[in-house]
Amino acid sequence: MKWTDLDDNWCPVARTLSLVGDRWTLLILRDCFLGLSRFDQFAESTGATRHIVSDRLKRLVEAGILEKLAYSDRPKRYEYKLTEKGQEFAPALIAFKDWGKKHLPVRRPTQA
Amino acid sequence: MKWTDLDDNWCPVARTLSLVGDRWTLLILRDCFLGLSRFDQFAESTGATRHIVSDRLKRLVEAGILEKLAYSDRPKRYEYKLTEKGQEFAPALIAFKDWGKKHLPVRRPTQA
DNA sequence: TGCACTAAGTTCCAAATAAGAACTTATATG
DNA sequence: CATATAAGTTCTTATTTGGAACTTAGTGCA
Repeated sequence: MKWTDLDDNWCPVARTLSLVGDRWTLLILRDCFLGLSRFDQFAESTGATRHIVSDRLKRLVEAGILEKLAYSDRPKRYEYKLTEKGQEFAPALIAFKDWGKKHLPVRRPTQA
Repeated sequence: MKWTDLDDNWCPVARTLSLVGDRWTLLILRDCFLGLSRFDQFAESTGATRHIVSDRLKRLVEAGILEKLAYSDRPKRYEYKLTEKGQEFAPALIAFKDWGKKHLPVRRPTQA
């Protein structure tokens, strides 16, 4: 079974996962909450390939979680912002953060 | 970059995702909270292939989120139960559930 | 005895997805 | 003109997944 087939599952958790149940998608959302909004920022911050960033942003916009806004007309440049629907995803990310802080302490510090 | 490389990321959300940031893993956890505990139950309930169920259960046990317990000795039969660490993941699933209920209503009822 | 059945996996191959790097497009800047 | 920037796209190769069949160890009839 493919994961997008979960979109009309009886379970609201499954339906949510069919949209955002993938690590890169959730990392991009985290970045949005941290104030990032541009393609290159997402690519660098998450470590996902540009291909993936492109695909995930497209899905998130289609789902109404992010909106794509032009911040420059010449040259055309876009940024991505959380919609209200997206903002309301905060509790889930906070729950992930709390769980990670408590149960997954960093062993090796990231190379500064 | 591979997602398991996120395990020592500075961000606790990323570290959490390196472990459970995948749709089937989260669906299996949902099932555990719903009281399911056996291999075949997970496979049927989530719709994931047995291959995936096997892999994800292994990871979850290694991570200390589930524990594998024998419920029968002859023949050897096992079940999977949430550890305390796993139990504490509840808030994240509840956040997913709430968001899904609010923002992703079911269109077509699942064939009863 | 032997045949079917169950639970918990494993194995196999084809198909889908992801990684990584290079390329494109439109414009601005020196 | 040459270089730089932002936001993607394209390409090839590698990894992961899907789906079905097979395995293992034991139980329960008939």
